[in-house]
Amino acid sequence: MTAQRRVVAEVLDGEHVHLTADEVHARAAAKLPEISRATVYNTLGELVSLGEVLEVATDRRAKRYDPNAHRPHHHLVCAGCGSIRDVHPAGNPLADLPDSERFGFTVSDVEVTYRGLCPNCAAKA
Amino acid sequence: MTAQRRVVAEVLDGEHVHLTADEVHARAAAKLPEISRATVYNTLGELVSLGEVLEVATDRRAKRYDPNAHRPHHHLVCAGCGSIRDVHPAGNPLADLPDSERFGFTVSDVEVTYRGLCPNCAAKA
DNA sequence: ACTTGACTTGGATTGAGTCCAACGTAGGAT
DNA sequence: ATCCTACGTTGGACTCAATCCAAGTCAAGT
Ligand SMILES: [Mn+2]
Ligand SMILES: [Mn+2]
Ligand SMILES: [Zn+2]
Ligand SMILES: [Zn+2]
Repeated sequence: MTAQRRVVAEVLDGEHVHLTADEVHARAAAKLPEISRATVYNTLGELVSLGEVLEVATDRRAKRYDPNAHRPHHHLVCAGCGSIRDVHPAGNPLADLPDSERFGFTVSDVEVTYRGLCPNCAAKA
Repeated sequence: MTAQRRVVAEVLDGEHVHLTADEVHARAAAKLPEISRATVYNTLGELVSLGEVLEVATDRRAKRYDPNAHRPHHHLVCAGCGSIRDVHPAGNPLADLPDSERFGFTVSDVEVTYRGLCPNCAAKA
């Protein structure tokens, strides 16, 4: 556990945010100015493979890192500004996929992404 | 309607494939060797905004272009090799998102991505 | 003190996609 | 028939996120 890893973990701690690697780097650098982008990427990658943080890739923009790995949830994404909210829809989409639609795959996970415009972007449009 | 647009449309015609822009370019260039990547991107972009073709972005790799825009469907993606199958799950995930989970967003679309291993990759693992 | 190994760094590199100025060409105007 | 114009195409430069890598730093163990 180095100082660099600690500040990255601190940045992601607590609130349900969905930060890009650059945003994590900016916030980490506020506490530890000499931290490099490479280290932020390395540390985020480790947290992801430990299952502590989820990667959310909603489009061709930067991936977002989600510390809310404990409770399963899905995402509502604004097509305008890219902002993300956690959502907990009813229903179980895994159960909605019949065997006849699985083609012999071992289906382990399902990801549901709602898209639309946030109030802010809807007002501008 | 130019020769370039026609070959791009032909490449996407018919089968339920999910080709990357580069794959479309390669197949188009087999029929019209001087076609440029820029024109393939331009034409794909036009087909997408006409609603004739869907963009599918399952990860940080290249977007895939899906000519099966007529019947709504979702995707089953192999985590091993990246191959994609069309699936038609039961249920309506849009209806599963209550107003209290919409945060004032104008929700227009939902995308469901099942992940797992195809029979081939499961055998290897 | 010396060695070892793990971690960090900044810069180079990659990959997908976009941008843009120059070019070619088909159709219409004169 | 010639000229003009608008549109489509081209290739290369460029962007942006992410990864790679060789060199540097540091702490622990001997
Ligand atoms: Mn989340
Ligand atoms: Mn499809
Ligand atoms: Zn927005
Ligand atoms: Zn596979």
